[in-house]
Amino acid sequence: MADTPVRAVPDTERDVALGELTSLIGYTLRRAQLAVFADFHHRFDADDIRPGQYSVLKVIALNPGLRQTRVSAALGIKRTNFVPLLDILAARGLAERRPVAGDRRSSALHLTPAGEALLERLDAKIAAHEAKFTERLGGIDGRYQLLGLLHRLLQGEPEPKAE
Amino acid sequence: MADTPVRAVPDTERDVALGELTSLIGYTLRRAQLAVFADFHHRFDADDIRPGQYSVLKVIALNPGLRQTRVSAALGIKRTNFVPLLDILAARGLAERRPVAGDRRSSALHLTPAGEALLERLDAKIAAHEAKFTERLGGIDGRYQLLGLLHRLLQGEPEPKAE
DNA sequence: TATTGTTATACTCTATAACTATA
DNA sequence: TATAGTTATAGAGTATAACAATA
Repeated sequence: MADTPVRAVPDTERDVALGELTSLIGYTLRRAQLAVFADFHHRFDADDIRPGQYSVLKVIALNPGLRQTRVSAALGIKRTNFVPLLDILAARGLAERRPVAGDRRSSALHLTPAGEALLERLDAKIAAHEAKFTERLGGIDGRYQLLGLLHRLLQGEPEPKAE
Repeated sequence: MADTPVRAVPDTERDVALGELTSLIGYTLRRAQLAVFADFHHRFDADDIRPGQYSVLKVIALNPGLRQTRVSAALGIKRTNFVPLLDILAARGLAERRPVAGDRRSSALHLTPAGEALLERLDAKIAAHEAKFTERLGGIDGRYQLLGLLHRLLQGEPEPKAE
């Protein structure tokens, strides 16, 4: 047996026991989510894009002309909180509200050319972000296993926080 | 083939495409975490206990006498934000700060008997909470698969938001 | 000088209520 | 009456800076 390490660990620095916390689904999910989002924030800091903003750009790109309320509901964002979120994207010239023929209450959302260009760049970066965590999961198989399990967790969930 | 349903789905109510979002690790993790926490909030609303508070009670119970800063660091809570969090638990008579012999700057954290009693009840309820999601995952195997993958995701992460 | 706990403060995210203009 | 978007506002959670007491 080897000697104790050079730097002996004093009593007060022993590892803190987390006990069952580390086998709680919610606690572990939260820690993992924060780790992944921290990487996202770091990567997209220069672009000044947060995860929520990215998801909004993505949904608009995939569903051009969709009404504001439907975009927010799909992402689980309350329509009341969605307003300033889109205001920022619009002010930055990335997305825009267009009038809807036949319903003057509604706004149809579209990306601007600048928004589409940005989204393309973001998607390229996202690939590296995903690759980092796919690697930690031991490759594509681990990744799809995780996604499959997470989607099972979401089975039967209603549209969440959305009003 | 049956007729179209009584309530025909107008063009404007087609499903919103989320595209690659649903196969992004971060996005899916976030949605799953929110679903699990929503169940936690619902279950522990009557006890007026939030996930963070539960984790603090748990760590103190597992490490009685641990210094405040070490508890907060273990949970990734900044010591500055930990103060009011513990204030609430102390004001409710669930936890307490005790002086440390030999270091008058520090506080050693302990649960009160009331805190220990509450934690026992919480742990019993947590079991049902976990069981709900374990079932969605198809049983214990799915649960351990998920926990294993999440822990792989956390490999090499430093203590997070803690200062 | 460094560390522990603290205060003050600000920013983001999320939540509710109520308004407006249309339908 | 109901709906789409909006405003105002409040509450969590989290971030930084700076202080007092002690080491």
